[in-house]
Amino acid sequence: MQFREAIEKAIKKIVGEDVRLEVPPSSTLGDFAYPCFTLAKKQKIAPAQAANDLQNKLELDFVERVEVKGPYLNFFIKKDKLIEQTLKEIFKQKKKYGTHTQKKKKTVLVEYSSPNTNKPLHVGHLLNGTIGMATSNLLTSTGHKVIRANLINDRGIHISKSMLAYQKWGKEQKPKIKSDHFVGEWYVMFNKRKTEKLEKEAQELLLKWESNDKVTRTLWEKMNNWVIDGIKETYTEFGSKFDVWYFESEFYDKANVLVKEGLDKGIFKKDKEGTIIAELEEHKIPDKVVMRGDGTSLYLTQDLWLTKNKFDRFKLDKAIWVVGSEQNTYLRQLFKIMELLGYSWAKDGCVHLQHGMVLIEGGKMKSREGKVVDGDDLIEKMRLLAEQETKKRNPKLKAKELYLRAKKISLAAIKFYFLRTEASKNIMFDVERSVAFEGETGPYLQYSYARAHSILKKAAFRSKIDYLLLVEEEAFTLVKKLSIYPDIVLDAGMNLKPHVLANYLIELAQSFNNYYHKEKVIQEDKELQRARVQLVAAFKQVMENGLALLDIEVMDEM
RNA sequence: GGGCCCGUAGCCUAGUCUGGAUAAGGCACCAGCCUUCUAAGCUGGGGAUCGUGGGUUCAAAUCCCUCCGGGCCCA
Repeated sequence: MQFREAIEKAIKKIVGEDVRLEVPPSSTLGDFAYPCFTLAKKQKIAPAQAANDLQNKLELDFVERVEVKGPYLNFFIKKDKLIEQTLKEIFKQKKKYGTHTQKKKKTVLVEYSSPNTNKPLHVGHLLNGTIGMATSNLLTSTGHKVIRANLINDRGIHISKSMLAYQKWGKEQKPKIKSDHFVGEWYVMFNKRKTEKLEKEAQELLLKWESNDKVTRTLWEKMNNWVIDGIKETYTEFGSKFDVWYFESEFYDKANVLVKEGLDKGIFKKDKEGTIIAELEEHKIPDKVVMRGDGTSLYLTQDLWLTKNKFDRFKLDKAIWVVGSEQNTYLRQLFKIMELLGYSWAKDGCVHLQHGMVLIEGGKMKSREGKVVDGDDLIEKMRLLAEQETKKRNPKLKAKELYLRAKKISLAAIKFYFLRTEASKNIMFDVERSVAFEGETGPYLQYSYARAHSILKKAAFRSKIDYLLLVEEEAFTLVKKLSIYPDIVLDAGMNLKPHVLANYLIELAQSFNNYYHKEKVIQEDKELQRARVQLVAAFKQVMENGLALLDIEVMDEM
């Protein structure tokens, strides 16, 4: 915000070094504060004295007054100036308010979701996807060119297991339920009935797949498509979008190039069994097997190739992996190997955006045992709950509208629940209890927006208003919140912290609701009404923009 | 054994990067507010050894070290 910078600049001119203003704990203490402890120490006088001296030297035309409160210098901005500047900025840019442009755009690839094709998506994927989408949106609005990528793990032993189960007991039946769930059931069945013999057979099936056995490939293709179709349906429901799709099966055998490169450069060592290992212990990272003795590759082998491919193909400045914290060691190994191989982008260009795990009662989810919170189930359950709530409030709503509203509300509830806390924390998840519609939730934000809309519906917007009419404490608090939105977006985007924006939106909505209850917008005094309408319109715009960044939709009525 | 993450009221969290004034919200609980722009809301109230102990500092939830508890990963 300009005022803050202007004050900081003015102080810098006097004291001769960079200073940081802070916001006082209470608005009665001013809009900005400068603690004078450091300055006092430098000048060898008491802090209060330093504050006094500084006060006399400062002159700023947009500042109403500067007060000395003990060691603090408190600044009160001329209210009408701040209100005018903030509202004008918002309406000038509307949907772009808060977005930042960089002269030289950086290209960033964000990889998220990354499912296996042997089962449907679970809550963990939804958490991951929500963070991926919000982060991508934030990066775009902080002036980056963003590529959203999804890596489909469509080959490997887990796939062979569901294939084998289906082959043995499926009798070629077609899916009677959503097709990804259908395949998932065979995977669970395999694990229920598994024996050493079956494990071995699955292993053999994988080898057959690798040697391009026609029957195996046909079955694989069929079952893979079932899962991918089902997963794509879930993406559409949930709102996850991607620009690029990578399929492991399409490049898994190209990975050897980098293994050879590593051996040639002496980064990898071959042991007496022929296993190829990347030695990383001197970097305080565990050694990593890069290729097995029998020449088969590992997940990492392919990831090495893919990482290089991503940087080459898109000329990336940065690649971000949105992946749970349990992969921390793995990704550190991947990044370090790329760095040792000599790729200049590896050191600063590879980022693991780690998030915590979704835990359920009894600990970790186990997809092998079918002990998971299923993604589709969760979406559906929440939609039904939202429908109940909406119906309570609007008994006469038509079925179609009810469905649409409930869907937006439930998705907002889920996504916001995931985004409001710092990504790195584990989430204890319970479908019935975790996601709510009241308090600090997505629906609360949507509701505030709808309230603003319903006011604006009844009153015309005029661009010329008297800013001095918005004098109330509550109005000014709301304006101040609105004014820092661009700073919040920048902070959240640059630091990959969607929760910063999520928490800000809660505070913004609280300020608005507070104002809403205190002051009546629609009223006799039309001049006053016009001024208040503009404030409400500004709030509505910022709330809509902010929620869009979190991939949450708004609605005019709820 | 080593690495990473987390610890703030009965419960869920923000604040920690970048130290600063009475530690900020929500859920639950208690008391109020719908003939006035949507009560999915608002106001007030009670409830905190900021995991522990030490250090740095005029000043520590925040920085440094120790230990404890929880989670994950590697071996």
